[in-house]
Amino acid sequence: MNKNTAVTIKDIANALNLSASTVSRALRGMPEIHPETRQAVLQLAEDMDYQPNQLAKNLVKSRTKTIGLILPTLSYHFFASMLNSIEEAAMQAGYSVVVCQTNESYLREVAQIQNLLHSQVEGVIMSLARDTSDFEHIYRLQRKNVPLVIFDRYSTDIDASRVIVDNHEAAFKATQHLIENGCQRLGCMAGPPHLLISNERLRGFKDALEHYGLPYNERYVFYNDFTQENTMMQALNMMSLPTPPDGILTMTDRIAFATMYAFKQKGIRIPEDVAIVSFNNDPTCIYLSPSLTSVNQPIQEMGAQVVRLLLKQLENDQPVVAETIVLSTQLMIRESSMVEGRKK
Amino acid sequence: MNKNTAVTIKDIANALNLSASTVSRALRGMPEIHPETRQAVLQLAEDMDYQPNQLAKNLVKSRTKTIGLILPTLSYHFFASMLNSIEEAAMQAGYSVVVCQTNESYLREVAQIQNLLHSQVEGVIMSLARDTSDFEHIYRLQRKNVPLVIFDRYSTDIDASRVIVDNHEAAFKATQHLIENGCQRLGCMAGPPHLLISNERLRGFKDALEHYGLPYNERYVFYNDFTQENTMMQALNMMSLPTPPDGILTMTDRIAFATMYAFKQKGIRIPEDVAIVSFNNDPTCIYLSPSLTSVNQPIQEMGAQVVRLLLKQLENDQPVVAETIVLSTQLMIRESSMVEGRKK
DNA sequence: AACGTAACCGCAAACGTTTGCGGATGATAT
DNA sequence: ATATCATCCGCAAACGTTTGCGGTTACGTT
Repeated sequence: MNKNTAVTIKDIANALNLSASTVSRALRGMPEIHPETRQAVLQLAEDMDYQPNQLAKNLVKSRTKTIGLILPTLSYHFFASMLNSIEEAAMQAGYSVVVCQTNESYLREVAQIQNLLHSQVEGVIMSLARDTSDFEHIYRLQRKNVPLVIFDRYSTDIDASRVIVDNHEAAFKATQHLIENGCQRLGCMAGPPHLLISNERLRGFKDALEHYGLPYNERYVFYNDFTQENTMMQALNMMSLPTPPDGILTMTDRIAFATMYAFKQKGIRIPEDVAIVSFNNDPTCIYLSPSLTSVNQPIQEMGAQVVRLLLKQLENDQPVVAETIVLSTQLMIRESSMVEGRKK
Repeated sequence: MNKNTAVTIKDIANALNLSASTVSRALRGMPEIHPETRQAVLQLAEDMDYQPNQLAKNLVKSRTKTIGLILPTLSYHFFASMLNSIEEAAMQAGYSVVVCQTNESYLREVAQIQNLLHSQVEGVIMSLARDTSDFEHIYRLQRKNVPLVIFDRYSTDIDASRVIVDNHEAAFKATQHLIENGCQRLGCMAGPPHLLISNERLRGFKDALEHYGLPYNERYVFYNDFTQENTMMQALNMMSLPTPPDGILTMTDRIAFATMYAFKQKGIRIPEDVAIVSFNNDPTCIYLSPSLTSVNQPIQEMGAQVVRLLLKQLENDQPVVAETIVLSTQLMIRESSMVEGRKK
């Protein structure tokens, strides 16, 4: 029931006694059109409020000018914000983006990819779901030659362009910060064990311990599934160990929030009893009591790079080799890790 | 550089010595095709991994099966979550959604609408930007007969389907809750003065005061622009009044977060010195200290209704009259409003 | 044997653009 | 006057579908 009578190129052509092709060329400002007639065409197009039919245009050029974005969820600030910056960058390049959420489910991820293919996106940008450890659906995508770039949650099993953050370094520095503030027994609330990004951070954690001659103990690392209940339980379990940690690195602010919540209920004080540093720098970090120190990722920059890499693939005819951009992070130090009088 | 050699309906037709039309009909399971040949077509389509070209399909049916969603921002949990539920409902109906953010700017709102029209969405769902008080761009949308539904931030100047929440009632109850917990001097942190939804809530606030015989004083209501700095300043100004309020209703969790933050820095205790109740029930409400009581909106339900209303317009040929759905809310009572021993 | 009627399928137009090629026109050079 | 050449524009095909209409079969009826 949309505009039953939209004005087309032919309408303009008829009104001016021109051919459709001339009008088309005039509208696009091609050189082989007399300035006068071009002017007439543009004028009339304006008057008739001509809107080019994208559908037709798309068909002949077989381009849709849309890209697909697959995210684990939008209720994490990080991803919502990435959508923000990606959408901004895409718009500037004349693309629109359709978003899908996997809700961390592998099945939904393959379904969403299917949907995107079906709606003929020119390329896809994604961050892996918590539950995906098989990549056949992604290989299929690549076999169809649709340009792909992955950010944040990536996998080395996927040969695609990616923009990530130096997770090892970030975790190393975060852990270093805890140690230099006097923490001796460090614990880690990690993500699911098959999530590469979590393992990278864990490795940074481990290396920092080693570097400072502190013991690394598997019992002090918990792998959770990003749910609140699960993390609260694990957090309490961690503090019930014979010698509970006095500092914890959490993989994500959401995890930190939940553990802080659990600790508060049990009367465990932060940072006095245990310091916390986390990842993502959610804007609400500053609103908590204590405020949460967290590593900040350059979201704007990441979004810009992501679409840059995608565009590079989209607008080059020859296949372009996968490229990985590693950005650096910044530790935002706040109350949750400021341990007075505990420096060693 | 996408699949340079995608398999088309004609390929199947040639391979089977059929005509394109037959293949087309077979694929769509139309009755006038012999089961045998249909089977053959389906089989071959499967084997050749035939993917219908949406572009062509769209062109002839002049439908894009996509809807546009215009949001003020995605960094508010409420909107991110609405996107979530809208996208879910749309997907189930076979539509994909392209999102745009206005970043609260009127100019961006008109630009985004332009973009959406340009990319041929079949309908649009939106929530008004903070800064829009002129609706010409929306009227233009309607003149083009593109189905529209507005949620949350609406305006009575726009004759479109909408799904909203009973803001008056919600604010009334929230204020009632403050009063019944012993607050006597109530303040309100409102939104921009031209935002209808904020005024509705303000009216509920006022009516509750009146109902309980408490004085309403303009000096106790501040209209802010949703920015952190602005609200922090206003919040402190409010507490600097000769007789500062002992209870505050804030229009949104973000405003509450910022005022709580400001109060914390100034040593103003919540809820002892001043109680707070807010809107939106952001998931981080429970993580704050004190946890924040807030009115919850049925986001899932809102999303479902929004797309239901849009679909109704999309799939009916006759224009359908605007409809407004009013859902009810739920006050989630938490620490920020639990004033012990102050009951009157 | 002739006819009517389903059942099945193909032709061609249509959707609104873009684009290669060639045609007409007029000016310029010979 | 003719040949040459730009300049400007139209023809028609193409993109991959869908769909109204008409054509061919094959079968059962009389």
